[in-house]
Amino acid sequence: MNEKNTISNKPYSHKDIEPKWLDLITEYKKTNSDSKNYFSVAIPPPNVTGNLHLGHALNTTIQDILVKYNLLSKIDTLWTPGTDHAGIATQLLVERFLNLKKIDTTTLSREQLLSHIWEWKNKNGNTILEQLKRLGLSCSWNDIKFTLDEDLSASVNEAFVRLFDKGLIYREKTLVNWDTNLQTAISDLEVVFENRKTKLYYFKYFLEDGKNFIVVSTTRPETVFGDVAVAVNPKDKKNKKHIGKKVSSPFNKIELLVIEDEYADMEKGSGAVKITPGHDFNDYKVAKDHGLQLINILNDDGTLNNSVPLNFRGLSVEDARKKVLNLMKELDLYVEEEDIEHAVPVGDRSGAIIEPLLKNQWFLDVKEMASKSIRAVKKGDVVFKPKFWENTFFEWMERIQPWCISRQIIWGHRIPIWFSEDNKLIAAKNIEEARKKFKIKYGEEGNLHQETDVLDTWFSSGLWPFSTLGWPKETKEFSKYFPTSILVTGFDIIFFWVARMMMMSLELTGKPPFKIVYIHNLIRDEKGQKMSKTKGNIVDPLDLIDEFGTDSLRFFLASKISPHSDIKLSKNSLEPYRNFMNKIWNASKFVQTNSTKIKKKSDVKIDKFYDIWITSKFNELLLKYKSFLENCEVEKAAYEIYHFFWDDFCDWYIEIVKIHFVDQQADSEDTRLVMADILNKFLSLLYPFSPFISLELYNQLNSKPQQKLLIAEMPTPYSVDEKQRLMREFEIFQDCVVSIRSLRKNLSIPSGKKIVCYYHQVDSRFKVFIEENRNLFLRLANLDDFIEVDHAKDLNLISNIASDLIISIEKNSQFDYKPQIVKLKKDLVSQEKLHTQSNNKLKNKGFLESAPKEIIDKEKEKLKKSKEDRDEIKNLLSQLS
RNA sequence: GGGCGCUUAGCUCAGCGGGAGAGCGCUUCCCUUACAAGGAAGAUGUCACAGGUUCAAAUCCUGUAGCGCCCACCA
Repeated sequence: MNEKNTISNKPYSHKDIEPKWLDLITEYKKTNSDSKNYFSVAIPPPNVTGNLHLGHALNTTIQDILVKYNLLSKIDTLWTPGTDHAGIATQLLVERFLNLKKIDTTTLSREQLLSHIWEWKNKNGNTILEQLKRLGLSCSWNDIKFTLDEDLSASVNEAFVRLFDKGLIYREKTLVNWDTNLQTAISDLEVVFENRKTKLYYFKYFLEDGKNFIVVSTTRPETVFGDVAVAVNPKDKKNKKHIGKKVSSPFNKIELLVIEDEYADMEKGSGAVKITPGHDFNDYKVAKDHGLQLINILNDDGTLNNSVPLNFRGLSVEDARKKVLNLMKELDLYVEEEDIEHAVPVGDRSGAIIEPLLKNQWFLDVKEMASKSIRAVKKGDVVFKPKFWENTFFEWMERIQPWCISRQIIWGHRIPIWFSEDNKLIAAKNIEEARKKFKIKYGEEGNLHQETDVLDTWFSSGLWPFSTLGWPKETKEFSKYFPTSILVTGFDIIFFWVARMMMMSLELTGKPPFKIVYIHNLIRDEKGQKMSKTKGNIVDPLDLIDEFGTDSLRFFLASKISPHSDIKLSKNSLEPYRNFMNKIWNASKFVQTNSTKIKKKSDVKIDKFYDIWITSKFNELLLKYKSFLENCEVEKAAYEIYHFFWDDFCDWYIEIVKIHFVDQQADSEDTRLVMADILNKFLSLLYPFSPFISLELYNQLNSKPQQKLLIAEMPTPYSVDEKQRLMREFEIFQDCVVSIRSLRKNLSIPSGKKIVCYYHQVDSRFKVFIEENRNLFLRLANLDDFIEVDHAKDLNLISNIASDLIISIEKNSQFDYKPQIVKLKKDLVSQEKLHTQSNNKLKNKGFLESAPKEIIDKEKEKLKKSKEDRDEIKNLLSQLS
C-alpha cells in the first residue's frame, strides 16, 4: 500500500541505516571525461599486519571528504587503496605466530618460511582494508594494490636497477645499525633512543713505563677488547705529554696509541676517551681519520666473538661487562663509577639494543636526491600544509646520510643483484636480463645467484604514488593521474615516507609525486597522552562506530582537525556529532511530512522573506564550503555545515515555516518545495562528511521503494542575489523576537502566558514588515498582540531595546523589575564603553588620516548607534525608577 | 646543542591587524504536534608575561616563562 518511503518515527539510529548503504557508497564508479582536470590520491598504505586505529580513520576520512567532494564536482577522480608488506614487522609477527604453533622457524628454509608468511598474508592481510571500507571510503575497491604484487615488484626492480646504473646504489662494508635480535641491519630512522639509568666507569690505562696512566671513562667496559687507541683533546694539559706514546690494553696484547683529537671532550667523563671503532660511530670516524685498524668483537647475535680472550667468548654483553668490571677491580685499574642517564639505541620493531657493527650492506646515496627535493619545495612544486612543516623537512633533508636499504630478512623485495661465483655482480630486473647484462659487461657466462638480502620496506613505499599507477609503464592512469593531487599523512612519517617518495619520484619520474602534502595531527587520549598498547589507553574506532556510528565519527574527525594541536578524544567526544545526526534526522522527518504531498514543479517562487533568507544563507554556505574544501580546510567546511543546519535552518527557518503552514495552508506550496529543496541540497554537502545518513535521508525523500539513489552532484546556488537587501530585515526580525523573549524571561512571565507587547521608534520599512508578518511575532514570542505606540504617550511601560526598535510590556504590580534593571544597567555599561571607544577613535587625527574610509564610516555608524542606545537605555531605566 | 608548535571562557579548542567566538559544562524556564540526543533566555575572559611596531594588536615583531614535539649528541 505504502508507495512512499517514510522516515521512521524512531529516533536516529545509525545501526538501522549504515549497513544499508555501505555497498552503494563504496562502489567505485570510474569517471571518464576527456578533461585534463583530475584529482588523485595515493592512500598511505597500511601495513598488512595492521588493525584499524584512529590515525587511519582520521587520515582516510580527510582523503575521503576531498575525494567525494571532487566526485560530486564531476572531476575525474582516482583513489587507489592498498597495503604495504611491512617487511620486518610482518616477518616478526608471523614468526611469533608460528612459534606459538610450535613451529621452529630457525629450521625452515627460506622458501618454507616465505610460504608460511604468504599463507598468513592471504588469510589476514586484508583485515585492515575491510575495516577501512567500513568507514565508507570511495576508493577504487575493485583494484587493490599490494607492495609485493607482481607489477609493483617490477617497479621496485626497475627503480633499483636505474638507481644502481646511475651509481647511486652501492655496496660498502661499514659500520651499520645492527639489530642483534632480528639479526639484520636497519636504517638510522628505525633506531630510537631510550633514556636508561646506567653507570659511567673510570679506568686506568697504563703507559708503557708502567708508572704513568691515563684515566679513561666509558659506559661500555666490555668493549675494551675492541679498543685501538685512546684519544685526548689537543688542549688537554694533563694528558698532552702522552700523545704519541702507547698505553697497554689490560686484556689483550694490543698496544693502544694515544692520539690527539678534538673529538675527546675535556668536559665529558675523564676527558680521555677510548677508541673502539668497531662498535661506535664516532670512534669509527676517528679511527678512519687516524688510519687505525678496526676490531669487531661481536657475533651477529650480540655475543662476544673469537677475537676476545677465551674466557669471554660467547658471553652476552651484560655478562661480559660484569666480568670486565670485576677484573678491572682485581687488577686495580678501576678508579670509580658514576650514575648517569644514558640514551641507549633500540630497534623500533624488536626493542633490542642496537649494536653498531661492521657489515657489508647496500646503500642509496641520497644526498643529491635530497637537494632536488628541497628545491622542489622551495620552488613551490610541492606545498606543505601547514607550511611550517617545510622547515622540519628542510632540516632533515639537509643533513641526510646515505640510506642503508638492505635487510637480512626474507619478507620483501629481494635485491635484484646477481653475483657470479667469483663475486662479480650485475644489477638486473630478472635473471634473464642479468645473464645478458653479465655477458656484455664481463664477456663471460657467470654462474649467477641472486643477492639474499631484501630491500627496506620504505624503498617500495617510496615508489607507491607512481608504482600503483603502473610506472614504469606509460599507462593511461600514470599519464592522467600523476603527479597525484595531494598526499595526506601524519607528521610522524614525513621522513620515513614523504621524503623518500619525493626523492624517488623526482629522480625516477622527473616529477614530484604530489602537489600538496597535507600534514594532519595525531589523536591522543583525553589526557593528551599518546595512545599505546602498553598504556592501555587505546580507543578502537570500531567501538566508536558501534556506539555512535560511522557518520558521527567522520564528522567528529573532520571537525577536529587542526594544524597546531592534536585531537584529544574522550568517551563523550562524539556525542555532539551524534546529536547533530539526530537533529538532521528529526528535521528531515518534519520536512518530509510537510512536503511530500506537494507536486514538484520547475518554477518554484522564492518570494517569502524567510525563503529568500534561507536560500541566500544556503548560497553563502555553498560558497564557503567550496572555497574551504578547495583549500583542504575540511574542519572549516564542517563548522559551516553544522551551524547552517542547526542555527539557521532548524532554529529559525523551520520554526517560521511551521507557523506559516498552519496560517496559510493555501499559500504554502512554494515554501514547502523550497524547504525540501534546501534539505536536499544540504544533504549533498553533508554527503562527503557523513555519507550514510545523507544517502538514507536523500533516498527517503526522493526515491521510490526498492530504488537506491547515490548523491552524485554538487548543488547549484539559488538565484536570489538581487533580493539580498531582505537579509538585514531578517536580522532585525530575529533581534526583535529575541528581545521580546528576553524581556519576558527577565520579568519572569511564564512561557505559556500570552501577553501584549508594544513597539515604537521603528523604521517605516520595518513597520510595514511587522504589519505584514504580525502573526509570526505573536507566535514566536507567544503574544496576544503586538501594537505600535507613540513613545510620547505616557503609557506605563517597561522596555527592552532591539537593534532597530524598542519593545515594551505594560507595567504590572506582579512583575519583579530587578532582573530587567540589572540587564539594562549592564547594557548601559557596555554601550558607554563602546561610545567612549568610538568617540576617542574619531577624535584621533591619526585614525582619521590613516584608517581606510570604510572603517571610519563604520566607526561613525558605531558611534551613532552606541549614543542612541546609551540614551535610550538611560531613558528606559528612568521609567523603572 | 639545533629547530618547530602551543599558551584565548570551568574543560576541549576556533579566530591570527579594525567592536572577544564555538562545542561541552553551568544558571533559569519549558515534555510548544521534527527533535528532551530537544527548545528558549542567560552568566562566564587583564586573549601567558614584558617590551616594541601601528591611527588601531588576541592577531605583526623582539624577549621571558611554562607546556608539548622533532632532529642531533650522549664518555
